[in-house]
Amino acid sequence: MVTNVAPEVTSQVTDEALVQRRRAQFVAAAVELFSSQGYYRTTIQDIARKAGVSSGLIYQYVRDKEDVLLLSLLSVLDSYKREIPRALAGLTDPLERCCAAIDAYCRVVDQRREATVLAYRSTKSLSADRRALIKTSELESNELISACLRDCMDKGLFREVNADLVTYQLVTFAHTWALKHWRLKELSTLDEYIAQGLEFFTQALLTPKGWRQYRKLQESREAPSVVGSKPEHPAAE
Amino acid sequence: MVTNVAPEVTSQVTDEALVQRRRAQFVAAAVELFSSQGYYRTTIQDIARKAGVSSGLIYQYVRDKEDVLLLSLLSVLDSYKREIPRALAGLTDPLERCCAAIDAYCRVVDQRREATVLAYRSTKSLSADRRALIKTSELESNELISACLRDCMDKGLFREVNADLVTYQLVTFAHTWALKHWRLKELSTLDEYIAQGLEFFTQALLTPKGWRQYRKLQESREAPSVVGSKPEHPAAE
Amino acid sequence: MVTNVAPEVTSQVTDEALVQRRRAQFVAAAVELFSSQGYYRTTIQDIARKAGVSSGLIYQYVRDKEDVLLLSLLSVLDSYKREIPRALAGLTDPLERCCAAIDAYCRVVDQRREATVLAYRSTKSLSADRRALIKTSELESNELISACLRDCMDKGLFREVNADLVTYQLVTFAHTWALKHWRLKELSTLDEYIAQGLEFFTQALLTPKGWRQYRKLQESREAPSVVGSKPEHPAAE
Amino acid sequence: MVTNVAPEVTSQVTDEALVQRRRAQFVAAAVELFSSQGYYRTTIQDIARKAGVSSGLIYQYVRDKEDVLLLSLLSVLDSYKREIPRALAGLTDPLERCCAAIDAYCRVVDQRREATVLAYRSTKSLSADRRALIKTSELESNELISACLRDCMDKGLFREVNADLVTYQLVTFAHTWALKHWRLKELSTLDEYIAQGLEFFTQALLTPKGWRQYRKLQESREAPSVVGSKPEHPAAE
DNA sequence: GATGAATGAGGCTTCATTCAT
DNA sequence: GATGAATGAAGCCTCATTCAT
Repeated sequence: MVTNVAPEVTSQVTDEALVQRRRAQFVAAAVELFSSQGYYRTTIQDIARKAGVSSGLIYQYVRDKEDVLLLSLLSVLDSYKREIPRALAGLTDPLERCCAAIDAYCRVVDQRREATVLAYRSTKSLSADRRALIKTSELESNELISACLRDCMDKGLFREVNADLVTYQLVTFAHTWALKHWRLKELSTLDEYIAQGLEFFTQALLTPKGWRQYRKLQESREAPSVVGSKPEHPAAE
Repeated sequence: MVTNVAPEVTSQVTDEALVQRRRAQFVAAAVELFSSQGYYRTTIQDIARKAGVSSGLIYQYVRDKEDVLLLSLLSVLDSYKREIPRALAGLTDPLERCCAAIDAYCRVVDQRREATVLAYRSTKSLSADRRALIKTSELESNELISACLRDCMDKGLFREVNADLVTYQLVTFAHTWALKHWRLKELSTLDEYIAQGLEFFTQALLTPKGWRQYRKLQESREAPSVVGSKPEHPAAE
Repeated sequence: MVTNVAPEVTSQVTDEALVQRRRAQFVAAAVELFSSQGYYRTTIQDIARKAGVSSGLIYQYVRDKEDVLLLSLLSVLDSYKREIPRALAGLTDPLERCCAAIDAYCRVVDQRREATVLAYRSTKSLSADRRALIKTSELESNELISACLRDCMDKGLFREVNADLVTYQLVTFAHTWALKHWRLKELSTLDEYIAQGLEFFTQALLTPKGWRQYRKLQESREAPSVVGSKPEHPAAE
Repeated sequence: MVTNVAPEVTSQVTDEALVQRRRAQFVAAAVELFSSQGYYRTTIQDIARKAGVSSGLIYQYVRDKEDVLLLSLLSVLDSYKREIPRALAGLTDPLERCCAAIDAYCRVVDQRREATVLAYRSTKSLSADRRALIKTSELESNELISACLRDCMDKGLFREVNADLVTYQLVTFAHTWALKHWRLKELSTLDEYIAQGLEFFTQALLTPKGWRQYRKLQESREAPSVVGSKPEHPAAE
């Protein structure tokens, strides 16, 4: 789990590789603790203990506790930015890419459920300038989604909608799996949640041309996990 | 602004009316401060000062600081539960009620944007038993939405979908206006946001029968603000 | 021991009389500890313990540890400003007043020897703005001395010299009793030190007219403690 | 700038020349930092950085941080002991030597103003045994002054006074230029300060015989900078 | 000899909570 | 019922010192 280099967070230690390693170590411990206990209930000592180092050492690599939070949040956002492209690798069909992106987003969120909640809880605990870094990173990963959307619109598969707004709807859909997991897990499995969501979004966005393409995709796959199961109501006729 | 009585929060003061008044006073101050500075950065002294009372007094009405948070969060959720029925009052058409509910939800969230964010930030700061109260309250206000959804499905206006899951999508859509306001406000106005959302959801949910009813509603109103503007792509054929 | 009110040091507590009392209490403990162990080696806990209060209480009356130092130093300078006028009360003869002022200064320094050293050690530990308060206070007490000097010059008893420079020589002479006490106490008693100093300064400053007046003063007193013993070398002529 | 060898401060390094060089290097950095920020605010890391070495290296040449302070203070006192004899070199007239010593002292102090203040601030931060070394060194440099004084007394140029006490007055006079420089620099230049002081001290100490010698000295020099300008009131008679 | 990463004790400061008035 | 001064536990952060390389 590589922590992204935040050039804004300066370290006393010069060895760049060591900085990377140590920060990843601290962030791993911090994300876990912040996620389960919250930022304010987690002490630097807790993090140090869990990371197996002394508390003083952390301060060789960050300026203050808030820096640890910043790095932690960036690492979460980073995992989004890393996983989505991975899921799209090799896929060329716009519609398939779009569905795969959403599917991937939901699955990363599921894997880092607690961390996703952390981002919602704690971003406002950052100072304005650090929060700005988070916002930038968020916009970057949103861009991965909205690019897929735009591609589908350009190809006439999706209606012309405000891609940025819809992106937020998609992103929020993924996040909600984490944010409301306490309830959603009683209502469906992750696969069902994704399937239901994809169906919902396609229903809302596909053009007639899009629908044709969509049905073709469904047929051509035996393991329709990415695109989701066949919609219960195959068409709005 | 009346704070809901949380019977679980006990007070040393016996005069019930006074308890109500005092708590409302504290909670008003607390919500404002928690919203702007966060729960942990806000001190009991801050709240007392803003409420114009002594810090000791607060402890006559709550057990501890977390109780103040609980009351604050409940008061936010309460405003949802109060506003939605108000918006539905007098409306009988299922589709109209559904749209009105969503519209109302978005508008309460807009009015209490910071407080909505607070709920996401701070619910996990509560102990499990207190958090349960929040969850119950959340489910209750969700029920207001899902009832509308079910009604539309029962009447054949909406496809048969998992109402609870879709409810979360609708609720989250409203919350997102607050959670991502820093970005959304650059992309659209509140009215546009609602209109776009309603269009999106109707697109995803309406049956052919529902579409006919929907168009009728649109025509019958000069100020179609609640139901939103006509969809750009009037039909999914 | 009344602490001077430093309006720059603000307190959380509103009761002015209480603020006075508490600060005096803390400052008394602090001066003693700072004097013996130094500012940095003294902890707030030390001061609280010696003052018989909790450490938190101190922070209701000062902003930070440096504030305690500021109040402590001001209290020392204040004792100078209080004692010199007291020693001059009732005296009218310019020469007598001048000698009495020096004598008094030396005796306050002797009584608060450690505190005087503290002022030299720790003034630079203050931030620039707080140090400015100390400088102002120092100039005020210097003024008490230089006024006496000027009076003597105006009356033709002292040569025309730069009163401010000579004042520093006098003031430093007094302070030196504290600063170099480790050595001076082996060389002379306080009385001898004062006598020797007065002789030295008069020798350096008296005009012939001043000399006549000086001798008259000597004769007219049986207990020549203030003006010091007769100079060993009664005249330079 | 050679640091005096303090045999009490032991080093892990055996090469004596290297020890000398390294210590001088550390002390140069330390004096500067201690002077500007104070002893406690200066870290070993600061010193190492300024000296261009690693922090660990310092501990090969001193036992602890206090040792660095000791060496620093000794180096300051040393510069006094080095400069005064240099100023006296070649001078034989007792009065001239005395004035030259004072003049030199004031000028060293002026050159190392911050360091002089440091000595006053930080000597008490040393442990008793280390402080004793400082006191010894101080007495040694005082001896350079008092020897001049005694010589003048022996030759009948100065009145018979307690040479040690007067020495402290002279030494303090020089130090005051540093200690109160914030104010004195507004009142006079260094040259004026010295001139005024010399005039003051001669006025206080010269015998009639001394006066004759003093005037002769004044006349015999075109650049009377050392002895100072002619006194305004050339005689007390 | 030199480096600098690592340790961990210690101090300032905050703040929830209590309680005498 | 209300006040607000007082308590003291707890946490962030610093920095002298060590030690493996």
